[in-house]
Amino acid sequence: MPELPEVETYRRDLEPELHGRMVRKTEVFWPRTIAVPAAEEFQRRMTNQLIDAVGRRGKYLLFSLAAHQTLIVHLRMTGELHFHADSVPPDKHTHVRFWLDDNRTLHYRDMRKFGRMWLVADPLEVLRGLGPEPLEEEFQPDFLADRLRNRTASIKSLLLNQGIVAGVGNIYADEALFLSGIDPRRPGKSLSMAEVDILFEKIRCVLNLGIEKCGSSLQTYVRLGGMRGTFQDEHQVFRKTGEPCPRCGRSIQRIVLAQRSTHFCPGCQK
DNA sequence: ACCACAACCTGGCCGC
DNA sequence: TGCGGCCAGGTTGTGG
Repeated sequence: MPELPEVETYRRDLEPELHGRMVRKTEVFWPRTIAVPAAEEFQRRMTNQLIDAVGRRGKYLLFSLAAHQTLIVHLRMTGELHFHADSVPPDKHTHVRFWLDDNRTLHYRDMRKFGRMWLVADPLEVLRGLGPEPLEEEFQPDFLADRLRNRTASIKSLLLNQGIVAGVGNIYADEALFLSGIDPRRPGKSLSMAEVDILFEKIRCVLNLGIEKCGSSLQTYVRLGGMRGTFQDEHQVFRKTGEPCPRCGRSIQRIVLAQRSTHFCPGCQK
């Protein structure tokens, strides 16, 4: 579930809590959560580790540790992080528990168990292949146009491709395409430069607004401590099937593209 | 290189 | 109540 704005919200909430904290001990209850290294070695190496900073790249959270190690966490569909007192036991969906040096624990919960963690010396080992950060200077309209050139896949599926631009997921792809007035089924290569310029602008616009609203809390996403984001209140088309388009009044349609629900207005999006 | 699709998991909801 | 089917915000691996 969490896309760039949801992960950035976690980063902002976690950073002041974890900056300078020590991880005393780590327990893994569902070994497949740990992608690298093996769960046993992960537990061993995640002992007495000082956290320097909490960063983000695309939908990945990066915990910079002293001693040139980085703990990378991807929440995938249903991952959550929550602080608890030491005395609170892990529930059935808690797969990793970090014991901190302030009588608190950080629990990683994940109902669907898709989320993964890596402990690596070089983050590029995991992050290589990601496209540019959409809110940074490195992301430019010309770059986007270049990546869409010659692509026959739908623009919707290309926006979900993390190698083209990092951090856009199903919600923000649908919203950006609606605001751009572009039909999600269009082949990437069919977009004019003027349309790419608009799409570039709208991607940044919806992501910034999503961050401002602390993400979209529909069924499962909650922030640290169980707080909800509010960007779902700003959605124009996402999961609005059958409702009137806020711009032209025609009924919002739901189709499937790249195996994902796609919502759009057949009147406004050409 | 690119594209489509199954697989990974659990739970909620809907119709019968 | 129970069962089958569908749905869910993401990524990977496989085959064409």
